[in-house]
Amino acid sequence: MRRDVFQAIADPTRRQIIGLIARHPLNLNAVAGEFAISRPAVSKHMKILTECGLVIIKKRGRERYCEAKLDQLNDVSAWLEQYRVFWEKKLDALESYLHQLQKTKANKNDRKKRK
Amino acid sequence: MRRDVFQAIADPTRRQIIGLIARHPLNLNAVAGEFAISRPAVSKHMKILTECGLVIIKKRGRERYCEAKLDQLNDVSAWLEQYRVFWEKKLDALESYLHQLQKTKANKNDRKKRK
DNA sequence: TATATTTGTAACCAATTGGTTACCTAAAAA
DNA sequence: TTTTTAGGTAACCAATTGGTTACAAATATA
Repeated sequence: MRRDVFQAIADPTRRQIIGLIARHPLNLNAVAGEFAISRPAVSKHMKILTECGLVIIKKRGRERYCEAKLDQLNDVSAWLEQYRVFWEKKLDALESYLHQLQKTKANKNDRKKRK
Repeated sequence: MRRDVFQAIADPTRRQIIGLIARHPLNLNAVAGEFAISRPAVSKHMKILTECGLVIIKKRGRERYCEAKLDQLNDVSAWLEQYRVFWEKKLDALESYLHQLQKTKANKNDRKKRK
């Protein structure tokens, strides 16, 4: 099943798993130990993460090390970027308003001084 | 219900809806006209989008204009940013490898010339 | 005023999701 | 060799999701 990375990161547990293994790979039990849910539940989440390519599993003896491979997050980033202007426009407007306010204040002070 | 923006953008139809109204607000029928699904289905998607604050509805007469308000996408962006180094590391490595290759080539050429 | 248009929403349905317990296999340790 | 330990997976379950049709309400138009 070709999984969707948007759907993969929709679940908060899966985002936590990513956070957990991003820096250092962990074996499945170690990951499961960090959550209140059962090991098979974590195993299912991990399967979804591997199916969309965000995690790769490396076998070492009887252990499976889960390693984050976050390249796919670039898809999400690219989707977001096309909208950044829309959500930052408002901040820009606020910024220029504050800037304007600053100038007005400066003018007032100038006039005071000139008086 | 306090909706999660990650979950809101997990659905491809909702991402399309966002794309559709990001530049210009549209009334609900106009949005529904762009999809093969029924109007109530679109209405449900729109409800999820408004519940997480990505869309606001403005009533004008009997019409409801759906307007994108994408500030919440910043949450997703912020979550992504903390991992950017991990997924760009590999590209950097590739880049420096290519750069190295380029230099090696140059050396070879130099040696050829010097011969 | 009568009719058409825009929308909300209830009731329903099938598929998916996120979880469980139970059981199996393979590898490591005693 | 026997016993732990790590992990996969099947079978099941309740809640959620994404869709439908049918109907009601409010506003515009003829």
